[in-house]
Amino acid sequence: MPNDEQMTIREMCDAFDVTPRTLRFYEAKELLSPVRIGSQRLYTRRERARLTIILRGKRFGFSLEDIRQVLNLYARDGSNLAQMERTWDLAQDRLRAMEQQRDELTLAIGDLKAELETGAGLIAAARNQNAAPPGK
Amino acid sequence: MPNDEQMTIREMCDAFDVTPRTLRFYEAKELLSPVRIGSQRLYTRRERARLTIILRGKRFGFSLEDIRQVLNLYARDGSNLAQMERTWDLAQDRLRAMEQQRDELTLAIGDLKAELETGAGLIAAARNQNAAPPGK
DNA sequence: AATTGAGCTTACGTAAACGTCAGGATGACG
DNA sequence: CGTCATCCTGACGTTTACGTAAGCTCAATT
Repeated sequence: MPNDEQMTIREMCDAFDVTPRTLRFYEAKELLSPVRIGSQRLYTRRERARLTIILRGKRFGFSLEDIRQVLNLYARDGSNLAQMERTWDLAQDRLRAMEQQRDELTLAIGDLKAELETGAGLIAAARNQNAAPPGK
Repeated sequence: MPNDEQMTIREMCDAFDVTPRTLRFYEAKELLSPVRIGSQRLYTRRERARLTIILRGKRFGFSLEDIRQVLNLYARDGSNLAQMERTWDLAQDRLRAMEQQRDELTLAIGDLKAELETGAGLIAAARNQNAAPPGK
């Protein structure tokens, strides 16, 4: 692993299916901090890992600010104990929220499945009712 | 209790913890359609059910437009077969998305739990300022 | 009669998460 | 050497999901 550690912004965009604007925006929001060679950004393995977490968080409906908190948990530099404990508490709250969300999601999936079931029945019934409707 | 079928906008707001603006906004986006007595809105059991679905959808990170699609599934009036089938397909896609989201969420919860574990360890280590360096 | 309170419409404001465009620097290439 | 591609930094535009404020109606209360 010599130099493919570093990826350009375009390589990142292709790899993660995002735009340069998005990566720069995340940097402005302090979610990413790529190395600079001159003015050019280079993304390391660390940034890739963080971006993975960011995109995953987004799929869960978390705001970028929420995600920034979670990222702080991963970025343990042991700098400040009080800060770490605060972050830990925050993460526990977030964990509980996620577990509740998962449970609700499980219920909603059940509801939707049942609804689809009767929906299928209604469609079948509708098919029988008008044998040859004017198709398009 | 003959007339508690109908709820005013304020009663709805208190019951669901939303603002009047939110309910009017949902109406403008055709997610709700309360009865009008004069110019006043009255919400029936149906609207309450729809609002429940809306708020639940929001907690899953779905956009109002997404939710509107799902609501169409529940509002089966049997008017148009093609429309129903399209909606049904859409709902199936959405269901698969939800199941995948649930699975990802389950994984992420596991990750976060593990991370909290080591986080707790690090905090403890930081408290005993003589801890050995982590030889991971 | 005058005030108060709830509700209505219209319309401008706002925060989040980017999109898009202008203008400029830099290295690669024919 | 000029052109092209790629990157950069502003900076303004856009969409979503409401917040907020102004001004009007109407019924109940003081």
